[in-house]
Amino acid sequence: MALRLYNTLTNQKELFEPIEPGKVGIYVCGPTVYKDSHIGHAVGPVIFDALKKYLVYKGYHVKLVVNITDVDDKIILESQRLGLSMRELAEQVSKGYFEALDKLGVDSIDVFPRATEHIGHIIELIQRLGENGAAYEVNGDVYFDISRCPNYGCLSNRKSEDQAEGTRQLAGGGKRNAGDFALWKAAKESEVGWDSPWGRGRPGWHIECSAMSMHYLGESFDIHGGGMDLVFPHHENEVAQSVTATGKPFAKYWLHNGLTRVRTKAAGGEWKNEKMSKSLGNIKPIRELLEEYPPQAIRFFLLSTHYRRPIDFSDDAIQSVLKGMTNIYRLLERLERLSGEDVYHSKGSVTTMEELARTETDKAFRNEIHSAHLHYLENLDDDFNTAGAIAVLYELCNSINRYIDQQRLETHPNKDQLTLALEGARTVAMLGQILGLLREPIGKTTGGDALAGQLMGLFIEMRAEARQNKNFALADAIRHKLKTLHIVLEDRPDGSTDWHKE
RNA sequence: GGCGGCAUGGCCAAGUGGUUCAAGGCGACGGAUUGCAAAUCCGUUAUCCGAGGGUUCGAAUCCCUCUGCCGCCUCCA
Repeated sequence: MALRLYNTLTNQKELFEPIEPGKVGIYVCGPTVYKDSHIGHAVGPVIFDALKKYLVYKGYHVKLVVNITDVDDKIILESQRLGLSMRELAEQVSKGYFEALDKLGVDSIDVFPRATEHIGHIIELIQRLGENGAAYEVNGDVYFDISRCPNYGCLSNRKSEDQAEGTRQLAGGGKRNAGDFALWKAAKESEVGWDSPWGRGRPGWHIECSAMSMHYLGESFDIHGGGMDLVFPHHENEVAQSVTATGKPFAKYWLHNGLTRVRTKAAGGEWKNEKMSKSLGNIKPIRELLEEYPPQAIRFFLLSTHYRRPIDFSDDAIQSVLKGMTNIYRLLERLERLSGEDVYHSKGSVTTMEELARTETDKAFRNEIHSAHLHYLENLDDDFNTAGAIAVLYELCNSINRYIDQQRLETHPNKDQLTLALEGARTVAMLGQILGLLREPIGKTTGGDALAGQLMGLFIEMRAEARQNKNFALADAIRHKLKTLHIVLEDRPDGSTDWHKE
């Protein structure tokens, strides 16, 4: 099976072939850290973290780099407003960003380079551009001359001359072309700055990504990712300056994820969906979101839509995904309960299944697991269709539940069949884990609260007694009252009772 | 004005020419199971894929027109 990815550069799905066989370098544009991160900032990292995990599963050695842009006009302005230094603000915002990623299970990023740690590399790169005649200085500012890059516009498919109308003409500046962009900006007295051949200043917006990606991944690397809003001008400019500086291709595959949208009320009173954006002021800090929902559910939610499509964020949408995800966990719990074995940390064994499946029914079941496994990977190979893959997971869960019910394994346990079902559940967990899902049980009980467990044991015992005495009024009263505390009881065929929080 | 994307059942969401093409999830309804529930299973819930044309033996899937929404062209994941 071969992975195909949609490349923004060519506007089509292409067979993925790394520049160097077996090794993959991925660079993803991270946030400019001047305000709290919102869920949109987590989309890219979650998707590319999942993609890396999949590539690793396929046997590649992958290096994933996500940058932090920590020097920029907006950070300077915001820090002045807050009475902080630029560095202090950047650190503070970055910290929140990292905490969010950590909760979302984004743990495969190898480096988080910061622009301010690579000023030397940035200056070198600008100098190379100057040597190539593509950079020019005007009063301490240095601009990139897009007329020196014949392919300018190749990524975003636009021609600079078509852009004139409707575009704000930037005042002054002495730029040769309207589309020229700053590589280096002269610093004002009060602003942070670094010494450079052009005087004290700071990097322009795009140059840091070229400098850092090349530094960590080489002048040509495999995958460059980011939000769709970055295609122009950010990524277009990255391509232009990188190719012009090195004379080599820059990123081979450009992957762009859809933007997160949110329903907002327009001035006229009608609702509309628009992108979640710091500048539009319609953001919900990711910190708050992660307090409202299990982080695992947010990750599941983000991967339940194809990465190139926009995601409309709403409580209803997360709730329904949370419900669905919980049902998968229920199946995994069911098998741990029935088999007494761990399903999360043990890979499914094909040979075990081959040996155990003897009857036609068992063989058919085994085949369902195998084909689901294949189907799942096929989906991921097709432009990383995580939504399609997750659908396969649900189907597999249904197969396993059906098998357990039809073979009456709850009441008539058969060791081999139980093992077969267990291997199915392990397959579910293993497949989910390829995307960083289903890594460990989620709060079935109240977690480590021993007292709660003991109290629940008492309630269940009292209720069992009542039921034995046919005192159903009391038994039901106990259950109903627990329900008001969002505790649900489930009676098992063997007379035992489980409980979980809703 | 230019460039690009999207429009699938009550909601979310796969599918981009042809027995698995109308997946999957949530919700709803009916049934099995249960003392009753919960969970689980079974069944029903889009003759149709924004509208209208066209190409084709055949289209949600290709082409054209139209409508609506969104993104970018200025900072933005």
